[in-house]
Amino acid sequence: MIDLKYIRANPELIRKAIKNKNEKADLDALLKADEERRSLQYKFDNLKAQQNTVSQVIASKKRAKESAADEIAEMGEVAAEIKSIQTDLSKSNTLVEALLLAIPNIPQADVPIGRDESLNEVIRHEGELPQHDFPLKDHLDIATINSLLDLPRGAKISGSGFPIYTGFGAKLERALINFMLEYHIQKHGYTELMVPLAVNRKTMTGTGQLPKLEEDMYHIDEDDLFLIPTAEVPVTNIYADEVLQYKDLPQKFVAYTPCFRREAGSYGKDTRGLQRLHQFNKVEMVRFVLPEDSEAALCEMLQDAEDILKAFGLHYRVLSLCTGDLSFASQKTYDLEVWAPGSQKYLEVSSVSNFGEFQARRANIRYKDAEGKLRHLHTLNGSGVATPRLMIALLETCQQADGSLKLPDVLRPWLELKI
RNA sequence: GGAGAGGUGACCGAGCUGGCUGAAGGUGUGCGCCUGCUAAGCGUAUGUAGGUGAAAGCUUACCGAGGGUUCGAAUCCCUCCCUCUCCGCCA
Repeated sequence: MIDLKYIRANPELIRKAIKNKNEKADLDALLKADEERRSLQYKFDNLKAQQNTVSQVIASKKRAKESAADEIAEMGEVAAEIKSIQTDLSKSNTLVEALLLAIPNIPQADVPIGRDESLNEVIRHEGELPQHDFPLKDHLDIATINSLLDLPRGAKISGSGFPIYTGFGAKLERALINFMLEYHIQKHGYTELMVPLAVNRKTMTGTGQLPKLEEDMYHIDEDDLFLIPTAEVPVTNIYADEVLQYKDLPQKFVAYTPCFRREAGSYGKDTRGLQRLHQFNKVEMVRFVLPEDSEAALCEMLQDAEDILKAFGLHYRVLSLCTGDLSFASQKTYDLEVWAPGSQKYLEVSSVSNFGEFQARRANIRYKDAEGKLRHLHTLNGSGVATPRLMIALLETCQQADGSLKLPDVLRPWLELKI
């Protein structure tokens, strides 16, 4: 969340950010509620101060075995007034909190302004465009020829969007996950975490999925738990309500998890094969850094994600998301889109974002700086990368005329493990 | 799921027959002093958040969370959460 003092001091800046991000947070309501809250707080403080003072008097009289009946009678009225103001105050606090949680992060100055993804800025292309001298199949045809997937049965047991990987398909999926994990661990210095896949409401609020995206998530009513839409949520929240030492920063974590998304509102869009799923696998990187280091960390993490695509020899492009396509919590995001030659389109496989102190404020993650002052650290995360579209690009890029596959050599050790 | 025990400041740990406790004592840490080394000793300081103020300061809240009783609650009552031990059930 944004510092309320900052919002008070820079309302127009916030208003612009909300507009550029196509959010519908009610800034005016927030400012008004904040003012009301402060005025109630002022009244409350004064009455409390009076009560505290007189309580001292009552206490000392009682100790001296004197009567304090007058004071107690007088305080009866004050107590009633305090109680009533306290009710209003706590309502007011709840309201301010709710409105504040709906204010999105402010895009960084170098983020292109635009209303939707069509205005994202293509920064560069990387990797060779694959050359094939035969008609290309798309990933679903290739998967069928090689018996890699069983989507109908996945749909039968769960619903569409819940894939079954079969035989070599399952092994390949597992190989991709393990390769990426080890790559980030060994070459990029991340520490691996295995984390809960169901998290509570507070955790979902900490990273910014709640309150906005409740409809997009699977919810377990019985325990009020949500299935994670990304490992970002549990990993970033590991330090919620904690204070780290500045010497302990930066910290870099990588986690593989399945991700669950209801994809409400996107039915019928890009649904063929593995393009859009309710459950998919992803290797996610998360960093906790000093505020002054977050911009450099963002570039580094982008490289970390790109290294995976390069290792597979895939063609891809790097986008800087425009304000309208930026997520609620992000202040700057790069997307990686990999080329799927059979489908003839670029597919998003990674999103690398700097959240500044936005998430750290929500989740209350702080660090003690060299002077011993408490400050909010900065958080970042990036997919490194999501498997389904990576699989699409690999299958379509590595296909041969007969539909068989010639996969990158780097995957060999992972596919030929012997026991 | 059942029965007990417990959740206090960076940490350990008192208080829990309501008022003098933002919280003893200890450890740790900062600063100063003392001591010809290491160690020890002495003094002093050391929470977070909100409001107000140029600042010093003043003030409010916070002893797991939320309610309640009371003029007044870390202390009494209720609900919930979490941890530990034992039992049950089950990967």
